[in-house]
Amino acid sequence: MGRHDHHLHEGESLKDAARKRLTEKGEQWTGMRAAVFDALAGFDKAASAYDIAEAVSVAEGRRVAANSVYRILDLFVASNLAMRVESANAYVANAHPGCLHDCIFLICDDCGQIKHLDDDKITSGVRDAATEAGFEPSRPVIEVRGKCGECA
Amino acid sequence: MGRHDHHLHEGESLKDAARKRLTEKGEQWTGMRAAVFDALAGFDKAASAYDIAEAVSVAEGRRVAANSVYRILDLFVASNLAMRVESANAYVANAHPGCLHDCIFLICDDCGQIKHLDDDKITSGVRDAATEAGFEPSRPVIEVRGKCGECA
DNA sequence: GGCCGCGATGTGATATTGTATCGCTAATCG
DNA sequence: CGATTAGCGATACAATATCACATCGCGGCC
Repeated sequence: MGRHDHHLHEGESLKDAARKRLTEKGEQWTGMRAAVFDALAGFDKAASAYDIAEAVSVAEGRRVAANSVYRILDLFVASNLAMRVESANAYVANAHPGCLHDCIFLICDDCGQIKHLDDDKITSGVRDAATEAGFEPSRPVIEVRGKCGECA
Repeated sequence: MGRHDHHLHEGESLKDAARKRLTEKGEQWTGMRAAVFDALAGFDKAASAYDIAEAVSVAEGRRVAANSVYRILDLFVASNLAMRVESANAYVANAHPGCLHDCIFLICDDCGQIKHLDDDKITSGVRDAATEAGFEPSRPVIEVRGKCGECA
């Protein structure tokens, strides 16, 4: 079952891990980036760039423009600190920025919660099927819409 | 390999199948719907609602609003005449409207072509994984970004 | 025929999501 | 210290999606 050591970070520890990862990549950990990361990690569901801009605006007491948030989110996604949920045009923080997976999202259409699954057996199956079809996969998008346990 | 009888429709035959399917569902096959279907089927890649609105506008010699196109696309998706490619905010015609699958899209980031794969083994694997995680799947979204054979 | 109900479509507005460009500031480095 | 560069604010704009409401056409019905 693809079980391997994910120590799930949370709160400050997650933030530290994020900062560490970004600086290791030679990128800066600025106040703005920290604020965006905080906002993103603070949501219990996937957040749109505009949701985040709004949250950061409140937290900072000044107006933050969406485009700055987009820049930072792009950087986060490229650095594996966050992931984009394609079918929701939204973003979630990555709870274990250290390890690299194709990931699977379960998205509750009722409450909006996102559950993140790692199952390398499935994801490699998808990649293999694509390859067999003469395709060269770069990024599988696997998302399941439905109802979570609480809402079912 | 999940091989079962897909007779691939194309051109007029596909349009007939679409009309048939819609009318069987108790929906009307109107001029507007036919025009949208033609436009959609005429694209060799996924088309956005606005692409289709533009194509229909040209074909009909009058301005067609995106909003009408969306309505019809929604109906098509609900009736399995078309499918939405989430990671591209776009739509493709379904070449075999008769049969119902979770489907897998391979999307070339270079040329934009979409290849449609059916692999019930994979899709049921995804559904099962979701179910095991206490989730009640309704619609899996499986799309692979990458390069197609020609562009690789 | 005239009227009504209803589904399909038109119209216009608006909301949401995403990108491009420019200039300023602050950190960095020789 | 001066030159370069990354980060960011500001503004505009483009693309995608939805909403409210008016209208049209068509069938059934009086």
